[in-house]
Amino acid sequence: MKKPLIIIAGPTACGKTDSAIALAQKIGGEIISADSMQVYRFMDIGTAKPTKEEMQGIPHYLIDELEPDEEFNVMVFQKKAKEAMEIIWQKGKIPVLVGGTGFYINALVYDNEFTATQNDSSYREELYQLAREQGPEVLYERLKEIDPNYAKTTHANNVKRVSRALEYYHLTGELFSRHNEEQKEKESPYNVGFFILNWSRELLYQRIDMRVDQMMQAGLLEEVKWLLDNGYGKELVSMQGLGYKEFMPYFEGECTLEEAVEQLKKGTRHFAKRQLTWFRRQTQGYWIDMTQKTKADVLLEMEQCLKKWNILGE
RNA sequence: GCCCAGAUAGCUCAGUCGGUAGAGCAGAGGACUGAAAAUCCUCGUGUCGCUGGUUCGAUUCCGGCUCUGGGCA
Repeated sequence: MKKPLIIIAGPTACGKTDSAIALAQKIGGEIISADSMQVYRFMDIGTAKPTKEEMQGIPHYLIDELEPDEEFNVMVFQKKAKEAMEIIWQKGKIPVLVGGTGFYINALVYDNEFTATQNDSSYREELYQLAREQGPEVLYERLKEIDPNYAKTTHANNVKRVSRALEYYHLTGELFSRHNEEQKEKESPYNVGFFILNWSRELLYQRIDMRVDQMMQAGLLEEVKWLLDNGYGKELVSMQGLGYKEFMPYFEGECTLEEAVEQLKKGTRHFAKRQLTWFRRQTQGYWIDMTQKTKADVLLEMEQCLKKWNILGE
């Protein structure tokens, strides 16, 4: 019998956090965050991290686990999330994975394998250097010779993806395209109940704009400044998150505060759009349109689905 | 009241030496399997302000009108 795993995904600002906590309370769940930014301490307002009060006593995993200058990636996420799932099952509870990072969610749900080799960034740096000096086509040409199939599906300008494919071959001697194909065929080892929350596009964008304004009122600017003052610079991956990177030009005197806030709203809208593309194409979840529903409606709908799918057990 | 400059895609503007037009941004769609809140790709028909005139043909030239800036009184 596969063990249960509930997922609540959706674009940013769609109400995942609230819904997940309510559901966890109702069915005896504990929450694992699938969010690439909420793992970082001190980054609270900009990541829309739930507060202690909002958590309602429900244990949350993968929140506040790392310093802003520590490395976080799919592999780290996957390892920590799997550990958290074990703990939750042992307590007789159900893990509720909630977040907007689709890539991470898939990695956990399908238990994808990532090469266990050492992360040797020197080769990657070498490739980047090459791309900078001679243009991205140089890397792409190299990829076409090594792994033409992967080259076909990736654009030459996407230096990150092209480099990763070359790095994969460099480290393992195997083709990245073949590895990806294998991973795509995997079935989930868990009994998965996958929800995707959404709103009409117009309303979603309104919610995003509103939330950014609320973040500003809650002191987002001070939070960013505090991070910078404490040595967390803009080169960190964490500081390239939405709500942080947009204020760098402001602090460097290159734009006004209003412009920075506008950039943040715009960037967040673009992000939500990308998330939706991912969920539409890369997952098969049960979509819940929140536009005309109350929180209670949504909770009830999720419960009914879980019963129907036989995920809650007896 | 007079003079000047504008009026072109949701916004900012370019352009057509007369043959019905194109960029950036916004918006939409897509990719992604060790950076993913990252990285990357694709998509532009709109009474060219209104109205007469010249012309085979006007958004483009000419006249009038309306509106918006700026200036002079």
